[in-house]
Order: sequence, then structure tokens, then C-alpha cells
Amino acid sequence: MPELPEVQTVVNSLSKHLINKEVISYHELWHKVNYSKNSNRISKQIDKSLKIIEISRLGKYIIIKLNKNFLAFHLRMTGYLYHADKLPQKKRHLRCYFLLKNNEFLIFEDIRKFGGFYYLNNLKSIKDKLGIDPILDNDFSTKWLSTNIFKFKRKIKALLLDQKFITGLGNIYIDEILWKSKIHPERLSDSLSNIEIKNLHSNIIAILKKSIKFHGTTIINFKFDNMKTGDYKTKLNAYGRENLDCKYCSKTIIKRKICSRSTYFCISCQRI
DNA sequence: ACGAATGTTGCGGG
DNA sequence: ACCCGCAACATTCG
Repeated sequence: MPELPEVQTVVNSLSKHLINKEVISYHELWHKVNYSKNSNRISKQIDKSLKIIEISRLGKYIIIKLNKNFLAFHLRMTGYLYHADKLPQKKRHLRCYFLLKNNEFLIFEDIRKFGGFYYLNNLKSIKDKLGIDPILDNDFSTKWLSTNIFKFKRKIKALLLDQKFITGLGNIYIDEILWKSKIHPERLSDSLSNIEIKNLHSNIIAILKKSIKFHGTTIINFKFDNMKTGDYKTKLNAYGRENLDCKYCSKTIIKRKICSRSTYFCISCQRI
């Protein structure tokens, strides 16, 4: 579920609570939660003192910098990473947690078990999977987008879903961005006009920034900071609005499988 | 009751 | 290159 704005929201929230906190112990309740399969190393490192230095975002990864090594969490569909001063009452979806000094916790819950973390010496393997970041990377200009978008002949939705092209976008925000840009999701990337690319570029930035301001979008499961939810859901113009009127032209928003994903778009504004 | 759908990613195969 | 289907899971909805 979580895309760039939701991940940024989690990062901002965690930063408020976790900087300089000492890690006392690690507890794993679901064996696949550590993608690196090196949980014994975490425990060894804890014995030699482990401390949280900084929290940041790389694409949809939450990076927790420790005095040695990094945790790189991915929430996938239903992951929920948060700080609390006690464990959740219902442990059903608890997958792992870190006990911190003074009886605080860093808790990872995940209904569908797709989420988890890497425990790494450096972030190279993560960075290698990711393209440009539309919010954090100053190189993401209209010029960057036009020169790179023409290198491919792919459905624009497929290209925007590709984390190695632009990192951080997912199904909801792509539908929102393409709706606002009046671009059909199946348009081929090398067929876009300069003006369409310019709009696409500015809408990517504007929509992501606005959503971050509203703490992201909660459809069903997204939560941050011990049970808070995202308010951008009230701002959605395309995603989830099947059979409702387009807010531009009053024609109908339809839902169709495109790129194997539910895709919402306006039959009139977004022509192929 | 059962099949389909859900915001992600990675893989294999055509 | 590019696209598709499927798998990893649990839960909800029609």
C-alpha cells in the first residue's frame, strides 16, 4: 500500500521518537521478516551496543541508520512500522520488534507478511534497485524526464510503476498524476508531447508534496505514529472513483485492469 | 460459501 | 525490450 508520501510520513514520525535511542534487544515473531536472514548478527551487534543515529527514506524504503549497519524496511502492502511505549494488545500481526532503552519499542506489524527489512553494512544493494527520487533528488527536472522518458516504448503507467525509473510512485499516485496530466495510462512513453511531459513532471512533484502535507492516503490499512491515518484520501480525483463524475469534465471515471493493476481514469479527459 | 480483489515487488517465460 | 501471469500472504467484499 504505502507509496512515497506514506513512507515519508512514517519516516517523519519515526524521526521524532527514535534518534539517539539505544537498542536493547531484537525479537522476531515471523521468520521471513528479515530478508537478509542474519538476525543473529543483529543480536551480536546489540551486545556490543547498538544505537539509532538517523531515519531517512530511499524510494519506498525506510532507512534506519545505526551506529553500525543499516536497517532498510519495506512496508510492501500492509506493513506498519511505529514507535510505542508498549507492545500492541493484539499480537496476531506482530512480526518483529526492537526493545529500546527506557521500555520503549520500535514495532513492525504486517497483516499480509510481505513486508520486512534488510540488515546491511551499506545501502548499495538498495540504491542499485532504485531510480531517481522525484522529491529528494534535485536532478529530477523536466529535462531529465523528457530525455529519459523517450528512451523507452512502454505504457506510461508501466514505466511510472518501475522503481528503477522513478522511485516512490505506486498505483494510487500514478492514477492521480495521469488524471491531472490528462494522459491515458496506456499511452506509450515515447509518444508524449513536450507539453504533456512538462505537466507530468510538475504534477508528479505537486501531488506527492501535497500528499505528504496531508500525511498520505489511508484506504484501508495505512497507519503511522501509533494509529494515525492519512488524510489525502479526501483529495483523490481518480483512484477509487469508479462510475463517479470526473471533476474536470463530468464524464465518467472508469476502472480497468491496466498493467495488471486496477486503474482509474476519465474516459473523456484521458484519450489514448 | 467461494472466488476475486487489495496500496508491492521479483521472477520466469513468451 | 516489453508484457504478462504468478507467487509471496491475510482479510474483506460481493
